[in-house]
Amino acid sequence: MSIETGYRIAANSRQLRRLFDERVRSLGLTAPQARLLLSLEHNPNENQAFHAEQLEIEPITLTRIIDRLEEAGWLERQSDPADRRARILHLTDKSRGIVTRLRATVECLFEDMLEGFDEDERATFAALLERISANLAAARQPEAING
Amino acid sequence: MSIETGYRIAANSRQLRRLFDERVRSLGLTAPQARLLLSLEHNPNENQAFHAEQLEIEPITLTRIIDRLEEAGWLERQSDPADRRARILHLTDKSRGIVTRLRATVECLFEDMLEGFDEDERATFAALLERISANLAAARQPEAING
DNA sequence: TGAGAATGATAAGCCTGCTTATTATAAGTA
DNA sequence: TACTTATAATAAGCAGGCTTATCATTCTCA
Repeated sequence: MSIETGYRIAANSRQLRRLFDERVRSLGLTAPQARLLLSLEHNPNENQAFHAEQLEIEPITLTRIIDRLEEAGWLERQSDPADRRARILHLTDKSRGIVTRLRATVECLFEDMLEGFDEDERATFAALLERISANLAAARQPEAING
Repeated sequence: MSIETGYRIAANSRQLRRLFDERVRSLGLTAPQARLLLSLEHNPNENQAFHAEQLEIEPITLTRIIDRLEEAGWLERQSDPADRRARILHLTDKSRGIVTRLRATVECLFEDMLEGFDEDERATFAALLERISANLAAARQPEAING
């Protein structure tokens, strides 16, 4: 049972990623770019390290996403007066309009994904995911617990 | 509710991908390489197009994964006598040993993921995933249905 | 205070994913 | 049979994911 379920969750992940890619592309963005802009709206005045953590990607990966977005005028890097190593990320006038549409796109996507699920089913599913998340976290570097 | 659930499933996907990456790396393989070798074991005597479909990646993406695996001696391309365009993929003696360990790794991974789930919960989860999969498929190019 | 550790950002280099385009071959059809 | 369409594999080029390494700055604490 777990094998089939494992393959199914992996296949679902690919489906979701593809659909997200398709939809945000119509806004002229890639999926990671869209994720970053949403993080910027939700977490203003934070530095790159914060957003990398938020998006669960490595800082160097974020650096290059930012390079392209800044180049295209979607965001700005500003020096942090309190820490000369850090750069604070800001949305621009150009991007503020898109972010609203982006948020709507994501909400619609997740709504489509869960179409036909009543509140009980959503709660059940969320609870199962929560347990899986805990299992996956425990499975990574289990020796660190006793370290 | 659907927003939180959407973010949670996306986060779970990243967790699962990372853990899979980590574990197959200890066998000297990348995740897509491992997926291909498992597909080869399960589907012998099939051409590249078949495996690309199986893995849900584009043929050109598969081409380069194969290039590296063939270079390293993990698999072989053989001309299909029935279709001179096609190449049939085969495991090698070198890879047959690894594939067994690979299968065990994947089974262990999925077992860890679902630790503490009884059969009812696994079935419930699988059924919910199935419905989500159908929703995601329906959400892609919905106009094709009436086309 | 001053040495060492930790942190923020980036560079180089690899692998995977995509789109678009090309070539060779096969299959369908007038 | 000849023309057209479809299919199998690959190439070019870009974006994003990673590891490892580097540099500057900040923090810790003896």
